[in-house]
Amino acid sequence: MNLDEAKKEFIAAWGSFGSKWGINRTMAQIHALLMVSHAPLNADEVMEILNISRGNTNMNIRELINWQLVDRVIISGERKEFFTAEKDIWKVAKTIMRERKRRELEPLIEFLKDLKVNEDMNNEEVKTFNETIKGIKELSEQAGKTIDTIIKSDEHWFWNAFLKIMR
Amino acid sequence: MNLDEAKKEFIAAWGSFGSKWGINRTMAQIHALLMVSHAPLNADEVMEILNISRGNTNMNIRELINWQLVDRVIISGERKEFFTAEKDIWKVAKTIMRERKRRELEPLIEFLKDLKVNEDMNNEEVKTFNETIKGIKELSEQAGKTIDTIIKSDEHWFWNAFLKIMR
DNA sequence: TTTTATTTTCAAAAAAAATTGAAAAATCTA
DNA sequence: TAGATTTTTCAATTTTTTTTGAAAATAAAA
Repeated sequence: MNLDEAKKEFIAAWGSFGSKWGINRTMAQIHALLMVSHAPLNADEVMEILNISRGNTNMNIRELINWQLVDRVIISGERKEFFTAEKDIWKVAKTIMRERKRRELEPLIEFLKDLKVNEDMNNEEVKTFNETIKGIKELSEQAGKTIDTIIKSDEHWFWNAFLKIMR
Repeated sequence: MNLDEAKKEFIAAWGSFGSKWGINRTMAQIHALLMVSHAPLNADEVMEILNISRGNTNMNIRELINWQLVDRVIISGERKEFFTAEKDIWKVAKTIMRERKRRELEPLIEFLKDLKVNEDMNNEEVKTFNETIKGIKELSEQAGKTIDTIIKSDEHWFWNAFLKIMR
């Protein structure tokens, strides 16, 4: 397989994988393209390579910047803005975990904190409900803490320690 | 807050949370409804409570059964089929991890195994590309192993061990 | 300042995903 | 077996999400 074919396949696969996890296919594809691009690309190049419109390109790149998965790069002498993505997949994974935690897990936990039935506390059904919600809240909190720990950790240290307890 | 209000809010929140993770909102809502239902429900009850059509109900319940998140229950004397969902959220989480691994992570790993540039192996760009892909493959494999370990583990044992290494 | 290049916005269009509902198939009962 | 009930299927419709592209805004150059 040559480089261009491989890049193309990877971009398609990353787009498809991302969309199964609630990430807009085009956004995932732009991310993939920048991950496998040697040099920073500008919006025109992204448009051209992925065959998408200027508006679409602009919106999705901005969203990737919000997610801290893509950075703007200033290239001296160039008028246009250029973009790059982190290539170290471990850093990428940590960023995604951090952002999903902040955007989705934390709001869920806040919501669950306020979700309690105070009437009929002796009723069996009410008890079960409150326990189910509590369980979800606690698991979510635990997941959040785990993510924090992973984010702080060094890759090799983390996996080595993890494997050690798992033996 | 009373039980019915709380259930309603939980169902809506679970639906919204699920849809951010690529799970059909209705499927997540049916799952939520069954998680907080004291007794098993039949399709008519689910339709009625969530205000959805028979076809939609049927398809999404079947999908939840595929995901092993919902079980068919036979109630003697009843002609209709009834459905329940596991209420232990830890078991639910493990099931979701196992299924997503099988459906999404494993196919990705298989794909990445075949994705290698064999031409121009000395070219710097080719080297970087192969390394990026290798990194993603290895991280995915590691994630898969971690999921396997979590699935096999007992909840408390797992978190205790985890916390220990994280001190 | 005016002109030119570039980026951003967003209403409208297109595409994708979810939902309906009625007919067909399957299952149960007598 | 025939009739009644329940479940499943799927073409058509609706809803949601994504994408487009041209106009507006912004930024740089002349």
